[in-house]
Parts: sequence; C-alpha cells; structure tokens
Amino acid sequence: MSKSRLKIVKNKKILRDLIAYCKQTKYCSFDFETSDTEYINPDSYPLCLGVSFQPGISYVIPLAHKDSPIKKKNRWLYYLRKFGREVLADASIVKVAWNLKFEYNWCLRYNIRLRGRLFDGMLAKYCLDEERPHDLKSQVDRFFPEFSGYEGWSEGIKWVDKPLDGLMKYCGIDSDLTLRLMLYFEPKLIKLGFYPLFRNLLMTSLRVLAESEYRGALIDENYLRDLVETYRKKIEESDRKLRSIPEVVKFESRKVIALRKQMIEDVRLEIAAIEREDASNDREERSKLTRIKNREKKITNIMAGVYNKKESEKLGPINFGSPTQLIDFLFKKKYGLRLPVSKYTQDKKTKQETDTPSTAEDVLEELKKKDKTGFMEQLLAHRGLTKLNSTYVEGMLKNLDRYGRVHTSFFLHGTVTGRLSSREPNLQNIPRDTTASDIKRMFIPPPGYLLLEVDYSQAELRVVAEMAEDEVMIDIFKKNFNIHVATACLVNFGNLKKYDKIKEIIKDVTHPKNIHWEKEKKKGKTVNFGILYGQGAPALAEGLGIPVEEAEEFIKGWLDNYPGVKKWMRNQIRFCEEHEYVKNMFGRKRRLPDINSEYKGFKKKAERDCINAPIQGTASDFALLSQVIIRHEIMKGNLPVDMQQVYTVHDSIGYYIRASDIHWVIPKIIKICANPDTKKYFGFELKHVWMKVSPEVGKHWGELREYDEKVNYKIWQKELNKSMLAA
DNA sequence: AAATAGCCGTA
DNA sequence: GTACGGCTATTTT
Repeated sequence: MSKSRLKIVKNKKILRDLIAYCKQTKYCSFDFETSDTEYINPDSYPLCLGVSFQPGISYVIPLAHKDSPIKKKNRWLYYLRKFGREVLADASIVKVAWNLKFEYNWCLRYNIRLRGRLFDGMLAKYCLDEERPHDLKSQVDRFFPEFSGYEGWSEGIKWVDKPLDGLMKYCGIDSDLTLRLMLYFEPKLIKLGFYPLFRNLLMTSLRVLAESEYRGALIDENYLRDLVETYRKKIEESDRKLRSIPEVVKFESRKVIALRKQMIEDVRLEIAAIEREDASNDREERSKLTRIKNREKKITNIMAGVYNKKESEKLGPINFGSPTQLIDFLFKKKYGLRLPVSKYTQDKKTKQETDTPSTAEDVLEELKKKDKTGFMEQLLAHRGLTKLNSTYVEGMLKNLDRYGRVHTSFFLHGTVTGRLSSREPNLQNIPRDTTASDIKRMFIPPPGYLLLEVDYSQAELRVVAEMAEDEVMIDIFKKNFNIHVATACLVNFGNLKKYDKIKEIIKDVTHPKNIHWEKEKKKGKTVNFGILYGQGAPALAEGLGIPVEEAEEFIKGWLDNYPGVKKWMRNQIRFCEEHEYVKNMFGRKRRLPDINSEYKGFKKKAERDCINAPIQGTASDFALLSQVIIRHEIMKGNLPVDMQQVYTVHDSIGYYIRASDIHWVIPKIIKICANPDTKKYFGFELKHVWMKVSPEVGKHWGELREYDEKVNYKIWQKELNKSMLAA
C-alpha cells in the first residue's frame, strides 16, 4: 500500500523547511483548495495550499479556512506571499499543477508571479490522450489505483464547510499525486514526441490565456441594461401576438378540457386499484380509506381548478419553448394544427432517426410556406428572440463582475482537435451582426483604448495547401487570389485563365452575369468547406439546393482540379488505417481507432475526422502560437506594454490597444502571424504558403472596420471618449 | 439534484 | 458534414 505523508505548515519554521526543500529538489507541485472556484469573486478565498517537492510527501499550508491556525490578522496572506516569493517566483523551480491555469489565476489575484518552467499534468494527459475525461481523479484511478477513492470523503458538503483536517489531507494527496503523475507523464511526452507541443505551445499559451481571462472583457453596462429592457418588451409583444392567434386560443382551451378529463380518469383508476386491494386488518383498512379519500379530494380539486405547481404548468398556457408541447400543438393533438411531420430528430450517438418529430428551424421554415395564420413566422421570431435574450442579454448580465467585466475560461483541453473552448461566458459564439446587430456592441474597450482584431483569412485552406502540397491551391494563395472565386473558376473552366475577368464581374453589381458568378462563388465556398469536413454528395446537395447527382459531379470536379488534395486525403486515410491516428503540423495527435471499425458508420466518421482534425488543429495552433509570440514581444518591449489580449475565437485574436500605437503595431503583428518561427520551436517550416491576417479596428466589438493606414485613429479615440463621457 | 434531449449561437 | 457551449424542458436518480 502506497502512502502519502502529510506535514502541516503550522509555523514559520516549517514554512522555511518547505521552501528549502523546494529549492533543493527544484520541483514544486501545488494545489489550491478554494472557497469558490471563481477567483474573481471578491468574497472567495483560498482555504489551503498543498505543495509537493518529491513523491510520497506533501506539505499543506492552511490559509483562510475558518479553522486555520493562521487565519487571524491575515497571517495566512503572509505565508502565501512568502511561499509565492521564495518558490513560485523562483525561476529555477519547476511549477507543477493539475489544471495550472486555475492556480495561475489565483496567483494573479494575490500578485504572485509564476516564473520558470511550468508543467500542467492535465494538459500533459491531454497531449497523450485528447479524449475526455481529463480530471485528476480518473488518472489516479488509472495509474495509482491504490489511491482510488481518496477524494470521496466529504461529498455533498460545500468546500467552505469541509473540515480543515480532512481538506488538508485531500489537498496534500492531490499535490503529491500531481507530482507523481508528472514524473510518469513527462518521459512519455518526450518519448512520443509531444514535448515541443507541450512546452512551446501549451505551457506558453496557458499564460496568455490566464492573463486575458483574469483581466476580463469590458461590457458597456448601461447599454446592456437598456438591451435587457428592449428584449423584454420585444418578447412580451411577440408572446402576445402568438397567443392571440385563434388556433392557439382554441388549442389551449381544448387542451385544458382534455387534460382534466384524463387526469380525473387516471385518479379514478387509482381509486379502483386501491379498492381491489384486500385489507387483512384494521390498520390496512384505514390506510385504504384515507388513500381513497385523498384521491377523491384530488378529483374535486381538479374540477374546481385547484392544481399543484406541476399540474398548473401542464394545464396553463402553451409553452412555446417546450418542444413536447409544440409537437402536441403542431402535429400530435386532434385539436391542434395537425400538420404533416416531415422530419424526426436523430439520436446523437447512433445517428438513427427517433420517433420524436423535429421542431427545428428548417422544419418550421418549411411549414411557414403553407401557413396562412402567421403563426410559424411569429414562432420563428419568438424562438430567435428568446434564445438571444436568455443566452446573450440576460445571460451576459449573470457573468458581470463588479467592474462590468466578464471573465471567460478558455479550455486548452476543450476539444479533440486542439481548438480552444470558452465558457462562462462562451466568447466564441457571440452572435455576429448579421444574426443580431445589437449584441456584440456591448463589448467595449476600456477608456483610452480601441479594439483591434486580427483575423486569419482562410487559415484552414492555407493549411490544406501546405500539408497536401497541392500545386494548384498553392498557386492560388501565392497569387493572392480569392480561393472561393478561384474554385468556382476551376470547376467551370478547369483552369484559372478567366480568374481576373470573373473577379471583375463579381465586383460589378450591374454586370448581367453578376448574380450567376456570385452563386458560383458561393458554391465554391460551400464545397471548399465541405471538403474540410469530409462532406459527401447528399449533404452538399442539401447545402446547395441542387440534385445529388449534380453535387456528385461537383465534388468529382473539385477533386480533379486539386489533385494534390485528393491524394493527400487518400494518404491520410491510409496512414490512419495503419497507425490508428493522424498528426497535425505541430505534432498534435488525433487517435482514431474507429478507422478500422467494422461498423461502416463509425469508419466513415473516423475517415472524416482524420481529414478534418489535422486541418482544424493546425490552423488553430498557428493562432495560438501567434498569441504567444505577441505576448513575448510585448514583454520584450517590442510591442506596447499596455496592449492587452482580450479574446480569441479560433482564427481571430482581439486586443485592447491605444490609438496612437495602431499604425506601428499592425505591420509587426501581420509579420508575426504570417510566418511565425515554427522551425525553432516545432521543427517545421511553411514551405509553400504563408498565413495571412487582416487587421480590423473598432470602437466596440459590434462594428469593426478593416485597418486603413490612412486613418487617424486618434480621432476615433476622441470620439469614443466623448460618447462614453456623455453616457 | 443531476443527466439527457432538443435547439441554436459561433468558427 | 467538422469542432464547441448554453439555455430550457424533461426525465432520471
């Protein structure tokens, strides 16, 4: 039985010992237990800190826990800061943690610098296996089963309320096991070739992300509060319109009658069942009688219109947000609209059709065509409004801190491809202005700053050109052609001779063939993306609204025009069949054992994934690398010290920047993003195409304008300051 | 209270 | 047809 020894740091002598040991071994795994996972909440505080410098032992510093011996007079803060200065800020000591970004944010809160090498066990695990779960517990179960279950000692008790001794034991084992897992994972990372990715991309971008999470994104609070009011009114009005439609009124009254009848019938059946029970003694007889009495009371209640909460929900007005109620109204009930069902929902796992009619947007759009009551149109509008309101308007309000900022969490382990995910709030699905022009506006730069966004253009297709070494596609990017127009050109003529001419036609809205070539461009774009996803003819046909045969031809033509890509795709699948994984340019792996599955559906999915994952992953790794390099340039003084990264949305990065810095910063950023030093850090170079970013500047996130070297952004800044002052 | 289903926002 | 997260309603525990 393995053991983990625990030492409690209850005086300064032991703290000094701990510091000395860390300086000796040069390793420190650490783990905060906190009152609340939100480092940004001013009321939250660290309960204790577990530290391990060698396997088998941990020191735990009690901090602000209510029973902590050093809680009074903020003595815990002295301990924390001392440890922070001596160990965490000592660049010669390796800092280890499980989900290090969490610890990083708490350190930022207490002004503790994490200098030197970092090792996040969770992200090491993620490199070695991109599939969930990524939590510490499941790794302990797997690699240290003798410790399994150590964490289950106080389930259901809030962290603040857990007794200190138990908490410290738990915390100590956590930090010990985190250190042991590092010792186990690190050689594996090296052996399997993940070390450059891990050290040079993950451990470095972790810092950028933690810092931008901690700073947060500023929200125009006054604007947001107005927006809440606007949406409340809009939804009220839309709801009123929906309910005034005669078919709805009729449905609601008939529904109540039918449901009440059904409910009474059900209770009567229950009574009958009770009556049939035989009672062998007085007690049972009495029980029968009271149960019957209760149910009779229930019937009188129903008839009198007295319902419990659940019943009134069912009997009340129709809830348009409920798919089941909507199905009743649209398709199922005799007294509803009795519309034909055109589509059923699909089971997420098996992809099989279920027997639940779908009420998704495309179905409603279809039904709208034959609808004379105006219900469908109104319902669609209502859906849109409530969705926007709950997720982005009222939803955003829930995430505001006391200074009007939101602090997302970026997950470096959020996806199987290497992209990031973002939570609470998810900054990666804020509606674009074509969906809702009024949402993104709430994101504003702080006083004195503007918003700069750098967008990668066609990152994924550039990556395809590079990886597939497709001459045709490389040529298109070298000539700086629009890839979608070029594709349209190719599938129509088989060459690019008429590219310039077609480009002219698309620019000229008065040209008689303008509409035709706009359509062709759109088709080109749809196929270009479809290829990345491994899309088949049926789906493409659906997307373009053309017959399947035509879509088949189109795809065939596409592949013949990009023979390098065609070959690359075949090779990806072949490689994957042999190794059951594929790799992206930065060394990230996507394991796909299903590539050899006998179930065709699974195999096909794996085939799509082994095309898509390296493309998506490489593109997002380029964006991640740029963020890291830009941060380094800021720290080296080559970019403004007060330029701050706010967000990243897969292929774009947002910064707060002073107007006076824009003109000199942008060329530098373009250069960094175009061809970062991948040779030095990852051992490969872009041989055929470079990446391309287009900068955009704005006074808020809702309206960004393409960067123009002739614009005087200081005037923008002045205008912005004035309007903010007025508000 | 936690998990699942359905829908829908983004790249 | 890839990759996600969030909200609401509903079912399961």
